This record gives sequence, C-alpha cells and structure tokens, in this order.
Amino acid sequence: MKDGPSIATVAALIGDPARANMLAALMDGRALTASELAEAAGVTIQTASGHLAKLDAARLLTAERQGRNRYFRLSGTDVAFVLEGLMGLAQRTGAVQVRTGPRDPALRMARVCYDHLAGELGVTLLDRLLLRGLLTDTPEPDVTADGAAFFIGLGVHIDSQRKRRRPLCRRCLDWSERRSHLGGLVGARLLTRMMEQGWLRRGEGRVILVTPDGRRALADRFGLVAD
Amino acid sequence: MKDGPSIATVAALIGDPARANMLAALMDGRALTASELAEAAGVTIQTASGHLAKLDAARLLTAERQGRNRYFRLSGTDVAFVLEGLMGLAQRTGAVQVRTGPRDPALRMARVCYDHLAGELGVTLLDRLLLRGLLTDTPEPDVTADGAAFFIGLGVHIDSQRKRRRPLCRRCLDWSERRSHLGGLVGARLLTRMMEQGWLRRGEGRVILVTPDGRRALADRFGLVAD
DNA sequence: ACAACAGTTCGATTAAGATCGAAGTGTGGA
DNA sequence: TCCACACTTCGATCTTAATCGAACTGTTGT
Repeated sequence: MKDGPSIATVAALIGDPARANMLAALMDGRALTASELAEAAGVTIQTASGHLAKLDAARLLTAERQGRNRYFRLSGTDVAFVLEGLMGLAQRTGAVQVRTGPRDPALRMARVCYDHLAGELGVTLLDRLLLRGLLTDTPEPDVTADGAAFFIGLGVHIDSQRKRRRPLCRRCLDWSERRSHLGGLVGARLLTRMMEQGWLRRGEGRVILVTPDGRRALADRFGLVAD
Repeated sequence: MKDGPSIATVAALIGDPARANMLAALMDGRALTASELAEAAGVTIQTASGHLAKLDAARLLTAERQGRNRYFRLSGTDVAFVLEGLMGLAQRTGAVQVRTGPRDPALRMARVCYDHLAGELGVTLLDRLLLRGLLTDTPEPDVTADGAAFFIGLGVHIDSQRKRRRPLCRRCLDWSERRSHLGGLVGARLLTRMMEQGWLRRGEGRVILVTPDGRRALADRFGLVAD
C-alpha cells in the first residue's frame, strides 16, 4: 500500500535532532539566520547549512536573502500546528524523556506558540475570556458581542477580519499545561497588542515576560492575579 | 535550547517508512494484527515486531491481546490528527514524491480518515450540509435546529452527546482535496450510520465504496449527483 | 500430545545519513 | 582592492538503526 504523499519523508525530516531543534527555535514565528539556527541546534554551520537546504527543499521553511544573511522562517501555520501536535505526542511518552534537564520554568509560565500566547498565562487567559462570556464556550470559540466590545477597548479590532481564511479563534493544545490556550487570528492580534502596549516583553527564545505595567493591566482587565 | 519533550524522537519514530506505512494503515481506526501490519509495511514479521514494540513504547499505538493475535490501533485521535497534518505537509512538497505511482483514484474519491469520511465525497458532503444551513458556516461548524432534525431523520442523534469532550463538528483538512471535510463526533456518527444503512461499504484499506442504494440515498438526501 | 500458527528475541550484515574539516562562492565595508 | 564575514559544497569518517535468518515462547485446534 504505497501512501500517496509519503508521510515518512516529512516525518524523518523533522525526526533529526538538529533539524527538530531548528524548527522548534522557529516556532515563535521569527525569522532566524543560518548561523543562529546552527547555534540553536548545537551543530557547526556547515552541518546546519545542509539541514536547512533539506528543510527548504521540502517547503517546511521559506528562505529570504537579506544582505549576506539568509533568514529562515516556518513556511506556514500548518507546519507550526504539526510541530505543536508532535510536542503533544512527545509529552505523552512522558518518563522516557525526563532526563533533558532544567525545564525552564519561565517557559512553562508564558511563551509564544508560533504567533500567540501559550503556557500557564495563555491557558488562564483563555479561561477568563470564556468565564466572562467574551468568547463562546464552544469547541471552536466565537467572539460574542460583549467580547467584540472588550477587544475594541484593548485596541484589537476583529470585525473587519471576519472574511479571512484563518479561523478567528482556535483552541490550541498546550504541551506543558495539557489544556488549551487561545490561538487563531484573535490570539495572534491579542499578543501583538499586548506587546505594543508594553505589557509583555520577549525573553530568551520563546519566553515571554510580563512587565510591571502588564501585571497591573492583566489584573485590571482580566482579573488575573500576579504570580 | 533543550526542548522539553523531545519532538525529534517522536518524529523519527514516524519517519521510518515501514512504521509510517503501519500508522497509515491504522488511520481508519481499525485494529490490525502484527502480521497484517507487516504486510502493509512490506517487511517481514520479525522486523514488524520490532517496530511495533517501539511504537507501543512511545504510546503511539495501543496493543490488545486476543487469542494468539495481538491487535494494534492508534492510541488516540491526537495521533491521527498529527498524521493527517503530516500528510498535508507532504502534499505540499509536491513534485518530489510524484514517482510513487498509481495514486489510487478510489482513494481520492472516498476514504476513511480515522473514523469519518474523507476524500472528494467527504468534502462535497460538508459543502452540502453548509449550503443547506444544516451546519453553521463558522470555523468550527455547529449543528443548527434544521440540522438536528435532519440528522434525526437519518437516524443520527446528537443532542445527547452535547456534553462530551470531543468536538461535535470539526473541519478536517483533506490532503488529497486541499479542502475540509467533516470530522468530529458528527462526522464519525454519520459515517457509522451510512454504513449501517448499507449506503457505503469498506473497500481495500481505507477506501470507501458507494453502493447503488447509497447512490440513490445520497442523491435523495443530500442532492449529490452520482459520479 | 502434537502440529500449525502468531509473535518475540538474538545476532550479523548492511545501508543511510549526520557530522565536521577544508576549500569555494558571494556580499559588504574599509 | 582587499579583507572579513555568511554561507555553501565536497569528501572522509563514523554512528545509528533497519533488515532478515534462525531459534524460541506461547496459543489454538485436532
């Protein structure tokens, strides 16, 4: 039973540790240079170059020249979702992998998942939005009238986006929390806006830090207590 | 940047052609024996045994003894979704894989995707349901009042299922059609019911065949013209 | 009890590909 | 023009794991 588009080649591509680390490093949606990815993967730059060529050929990444650097990014949200899915599966395996070490608590607390907020903060945020009736508590949440007003108050306008292909809201399963956080277009806009407002700040890698202003604002607007 | 639950090991597991074929063969939700899976993968039974042990250890499969056979199935919907996601990515790569050959047209036409209907038939079916207002045309469709009545007419009762964890409806991206078909609980019930009614029949592997009765019923109930 | 069958374990072989040193291409800045 | 830098290509080495023959465990049916 030959399988049409061979799933194995793609999986094998992701299955190499060096390449997997590169892909994981790109999960926050940024574009990184070949050298940066080499460092992230823990290999020399020649090796990284080979890997990147393969990922590019398979269209998992898109490359873009800028001066003498080449910037790579994930080629689409579908790639990111598969990667998150794999993380979920890896999580289940559990005990096998516990050796890896420190398990950055900041990463557990708040991090970026492709282009929206994940981690404990992301999960509780979604909880609050549902609890207040700003989103419908359906499998795929929708923005209520109250919600639309609330988001406009934050400076996030979503009505104009209704016709886009990307789902407005999406429950994105969180590998560290085993619960869902808010993805989709609204999730992405919300993160962008919160960073514009200076409530959140980028940390190392995928880590997101809450500023003092943010702490106040989150308590004020969402009823979240500081951690 | 060590990645918590190592995504690479899981992906590598799926990345071996033999194991990938086994997983693909299990995508229809059936349980298969080790020998059947060996044949599906095109390897000897000893080799298959080794692979199955690994997949089992990683919790991608669950095993169940029955007499002198061991039946394996995918351990959950999350595994199936990651596999479909990988198929989607493999599809994009396109030209690289065209060599594989026949590309079964029956498989394109109608097949089972884990536990619901996919392929051209699955896609047009979802279209019809949306067009007739039986499902809401939202990112995650919901069953309308008309829809609930319609499904009851088919012998599919869904109200009682409202409280279950599994999403009622779900747009599941189709790797052969590049459009969505109906997944979720409703998708699963619908397929089961159609097979009970003798409208659809299992073919080789994941292929689904439409019976003459089914052809009439689909035209009658859904306004689908025979192909 | 015995033969047939399903599956597992072991060991030797073999093939694939990840890795890095060294050398090559091309861009940017002095 | 020349050097520094980002990246790519080539070639040799080495590790990993997929594969199958053969032997072993355990179950079913006669």
